[in-house]
Amino acid sequence: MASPRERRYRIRQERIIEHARGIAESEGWAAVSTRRLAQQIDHSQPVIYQHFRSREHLVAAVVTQGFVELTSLIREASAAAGGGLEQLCWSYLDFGRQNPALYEAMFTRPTHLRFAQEDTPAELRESFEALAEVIVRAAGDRADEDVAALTELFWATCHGLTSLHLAGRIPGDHLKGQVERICTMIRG
Amino acid sequence: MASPRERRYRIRQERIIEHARGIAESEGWAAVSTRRLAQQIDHSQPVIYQHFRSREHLVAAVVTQGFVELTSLIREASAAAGGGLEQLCWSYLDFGRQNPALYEAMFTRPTHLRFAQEDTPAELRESFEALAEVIVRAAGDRADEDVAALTELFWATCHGLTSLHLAGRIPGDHLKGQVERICTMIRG
DNA sequence: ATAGATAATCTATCACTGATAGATTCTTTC
DNA sequence: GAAAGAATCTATCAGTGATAGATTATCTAT
Repeated sequence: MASPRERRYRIRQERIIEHARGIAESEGWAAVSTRRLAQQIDHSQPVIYQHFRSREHLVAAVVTQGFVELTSLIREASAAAGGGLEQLCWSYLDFGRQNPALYEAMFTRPTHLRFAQEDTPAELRESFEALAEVIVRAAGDRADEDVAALTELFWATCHGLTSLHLAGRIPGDHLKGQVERICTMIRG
Repeated sequence: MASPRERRYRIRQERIIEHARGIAESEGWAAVSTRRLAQQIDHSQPVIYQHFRSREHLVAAVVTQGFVELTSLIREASAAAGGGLEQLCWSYLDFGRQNPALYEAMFTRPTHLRFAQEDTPAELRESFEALAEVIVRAAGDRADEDVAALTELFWATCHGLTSLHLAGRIPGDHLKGQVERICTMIRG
């Protein structure tokens, strides 16, 4: 169905996204420039704008990919033996540790992507929904209102630890006890 | 003691910091440029570098000021009638809401400032210590190890809520119940 | 197969950024 | 008031995101 032209276009787009992510992880987002990306894919700089309306849209594409990965990670942790909150918590922390730049783009860098709204992309929604499912299972039967609030709280707490840890604001020395406390809090 | 020259130098430095903070709050950190700051204080652009080694050092100066304010805010919340965890939690959330750009610089933007280390500036340390004092009071007698872990956890949780809220990742609809849960978790 | 239309790509440029070198002016000190 | 020193300016550099317009490649229809 896809013409050769379209196929090449998509392949190139994937390459751009991959390189952007790679450069960000190894040298930080400031090092991700259109000229450098163009050089990596052997094209001139304006070609980047055939794929992304702006640099921010390019970053958003990386972010979307990140949420897809995070969703499947949540589902895996949920389906695994045990499948408890603790396991999910550790998976989340590991995700941040293994992809600090990606995580930074997903959660702390300014972006035009809006969350928890009508026009929120499906990929972002699904992460939240996957998380909510685990919360429901762990915290028993509750009103939808409570599930949303608990999911937010769980997410915020995991994010707070990850964010401060990645930014060098807190050491990781006390994570074990902290994770236990978080999970106890959520289970009620 | 201070010569007129030094006095003018310090006044100008304060003005630069104020303008940087003001621009950041109204238009975001990307709008804070050396040229624009120079224009605001009626000098040429390189003068900024008489005060700050780099743009990042300028941002760090704003951040330091932010931590001074956060510390006194924690002390006030701690000394106020009641002086409980809930009050502190709300004060923290308000601080973020009222100074989103400042908060962003303090906690989520990349910086050379290191925390929880030997060379950590006193202003940053004091915020943590002020927080730890409140935790000790609220959570009763504990080992120092536990106090540090609990303080980190409390901070991370408040930060997680603030951060995701400011970035538009979660709505603020469920804050009341979430704050209560956090405080219950800390008190143990 | 080839001419015409269309799409993709390139070169060149714009306005802007942080940062620095060197000439110039202002301040201070003797 | 003259010499020494510090502070400030102009001018510039290399790099950024983004765009306009010329050029080339690709596809379509005869």
